[in-house]
Amino acid sequence: METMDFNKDLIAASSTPIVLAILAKKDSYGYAIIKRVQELSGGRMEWTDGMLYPVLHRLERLGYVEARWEVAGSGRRRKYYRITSRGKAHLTDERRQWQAVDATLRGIWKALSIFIPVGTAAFATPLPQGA
Amino acid sequence: METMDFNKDLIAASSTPIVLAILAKKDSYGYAIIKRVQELSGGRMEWTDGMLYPVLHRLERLGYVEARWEVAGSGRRRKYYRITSRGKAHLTDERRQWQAVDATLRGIWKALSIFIPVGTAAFATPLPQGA
DNA sequence: CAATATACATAGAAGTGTTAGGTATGTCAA
DNA sequence: TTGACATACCTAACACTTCTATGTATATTG
Repeated sequence: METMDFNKDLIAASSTPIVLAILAKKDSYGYAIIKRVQELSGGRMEWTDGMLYPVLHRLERLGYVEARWEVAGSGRRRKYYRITSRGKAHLTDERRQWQAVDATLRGIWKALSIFIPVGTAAFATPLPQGA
Repeated sequence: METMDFNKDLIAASSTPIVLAILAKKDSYGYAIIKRVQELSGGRMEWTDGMLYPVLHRLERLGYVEARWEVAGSGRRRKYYRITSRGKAHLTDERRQWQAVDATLRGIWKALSIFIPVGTAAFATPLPQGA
């Protein structure tokens, strides 16, 4: 699957829930999160580190995640992030918001599909969900 | 249904596709678009005019819509917007992007639902779709 | 005559990604 | 030894967008 270009605002809207959801599953660190997003999106999304690190710092400042330094077996320093209970609560809320907007959008699109064809089926390729 | 508060970036990400989709169905003007979004979201979304007008001006500047003045039977001036073919193409693209991100998010959430309960069923209330 | 709904518009503040740059270490091949 | 590459973190200037507040004007209703 080719990399897609995403609108800046769509990146902004999805970065927080995606990061929090990844961390809710398992503690992780910046570089690995970028790779994980790549996997989860089936190769569609390519995050830049210049985008992600400020996001992580913001989430930490807001108390949604906590950071700790670790040294990997490889010898490299990694900053691991863990989601807090506040972070989990926020994730639930963001999810609710996203789904409300999504339902609205799908409703309008459905009404349109008579006039404007959908074009490529965006999800013929199933997304991988393994650990 | 109560009004929900939406994250600023989520508003930013959804405003363009929502406006274009509404206009793809039928020409409309600012004030009516705000009311329409209210309807389409089942009362969840409340857009402010201070947000919408700059959006409409931007869409016009980008060539996605065209504006014309009309005077309603009521005597009030209205600025009607019509979607262009470029606007339709852009709408299709935005829709593809949204659905790609949505599929990714739903994938992560699904993997999480074992650990974090969904909470309220966000869509027990069906959304209205009438013209 | 006042209040409300309709209808448009703009300005400053605050927050965000993009792009570009910087630092440092480990692995691998030439 | 050297160079290239992946790993791993961080920050800054810039452009863009919403939010909040404010302003203008007209029609309807009580």
